[in-house]
Amino acid sequence: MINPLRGMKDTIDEASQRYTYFIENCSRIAKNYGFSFIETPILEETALFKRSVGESSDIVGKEMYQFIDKGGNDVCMRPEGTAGVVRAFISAKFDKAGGVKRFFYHGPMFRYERPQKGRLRQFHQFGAETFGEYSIKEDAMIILMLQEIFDFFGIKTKLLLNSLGCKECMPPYREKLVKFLDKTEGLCEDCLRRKETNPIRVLDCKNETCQNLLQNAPMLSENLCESCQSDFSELKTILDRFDVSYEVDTKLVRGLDYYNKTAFEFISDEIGAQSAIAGGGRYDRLVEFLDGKPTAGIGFAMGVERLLDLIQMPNTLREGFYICALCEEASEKVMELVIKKRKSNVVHTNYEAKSLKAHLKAADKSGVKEFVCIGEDELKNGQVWIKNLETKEERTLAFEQF
RNA sequence: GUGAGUGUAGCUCAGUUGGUUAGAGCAUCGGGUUGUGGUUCCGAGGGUCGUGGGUUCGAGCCCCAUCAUUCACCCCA
Repeated sequence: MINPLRGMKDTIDEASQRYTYFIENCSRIAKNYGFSFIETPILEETALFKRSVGESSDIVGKEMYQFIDKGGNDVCMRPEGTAGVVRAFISAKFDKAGGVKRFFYHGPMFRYERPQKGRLRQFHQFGAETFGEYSIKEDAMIILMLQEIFDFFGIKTKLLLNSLGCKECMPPYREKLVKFLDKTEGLCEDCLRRKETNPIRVLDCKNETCQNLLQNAPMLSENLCESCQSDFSELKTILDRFDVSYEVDTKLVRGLDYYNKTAFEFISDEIGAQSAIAGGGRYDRLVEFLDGKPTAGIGFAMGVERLLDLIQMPNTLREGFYICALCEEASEKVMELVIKKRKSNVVHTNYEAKSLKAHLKAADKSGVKEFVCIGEDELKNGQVWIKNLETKEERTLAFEQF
């Protein structure tokens, strides 16, 4: 027997119902916020991810499904969605056209990691990106939209918020931090490595001794430039005004290199060690890193699998018909009615002529609302016999009227 | 890549200090004389006990290896 590869799952049965329910409603909400659907290739040139996600990230360093294709191209299955959308934006020359563009996307992402709860090798993200809008109001709008999505599905979350600064204030801060770390003795091995690759990450080390050593470390929030500072406080004001609760977490860092200014993460304590269910922020420099005309960018991504366990599904209503034959002679008529009814209804059927009891059982299980059968009597009278499985009400109808 | 746990029927799991023919519930299918489901009663099918080696008169149970899976670390959605 051939099993799916490690960390890859089939979306089937109940899971597929949850998946489509989730995607459909996220899409609906995103459209209300002015976003339109975009689909980009799963396979891209490896260079795209190296330049956008950043070489320092573990994603690029060791988690990419990267290979040389038959034409000798260095290609990679996308580990995240933003890079491809930005690439598509530039490929369509929307950067030169100017104006504001909003896109949402969903689909599979690939990272070669050891699977665990809430982590797969092939997983799905739903995300959205806005281009060409520098206003902090857009940051707020995107957070509001996520909050609306979580509210709709009945998911309890906590919002963590931070500002990472911009090209003016971030580099000096980083230097300050590294200087501080250099004269700090006793950091754990991981932190010593992080100091080289992504010093900001040291701040959220889970090691207790590291946290004690970091108590006097320079804080990012106290080193923001004036415009970052005022944008950040305006963002908080808007969130307050529209009743979105948040927690400022000065240690919050995004895992990907392209973020600046606003960074946020929605977390849940109900899904195991992987608590982040959505993350996002601003990436005003990414378009130009990828050879486009400088264009503001901001977006987010949600981890679909992490969310599916948490969403409350509505009660499924009975729908459609189950049409069947009680005797062999009725089979032809049944098929005719099935085909006719399927033009505008959900219709289940069973090709075998069986006892009423057996058919009723099957109809009940298929979740239809009305049971329709033709037996000897009905065939003789040119009628169908109908039973409503909810109300138990029974009636007959002439073939033509059904 | 590192560490720990778990592999017995389609699913969830029992299975004694190693001892005859490996069990249950759910699910599936069939029946309970005339055409009434979700909620009754009876019955049936379904297992190379993850795989390979070893110890033993004898292994689902003990030992070794291997594979799969789960959780955690790292990192991330």
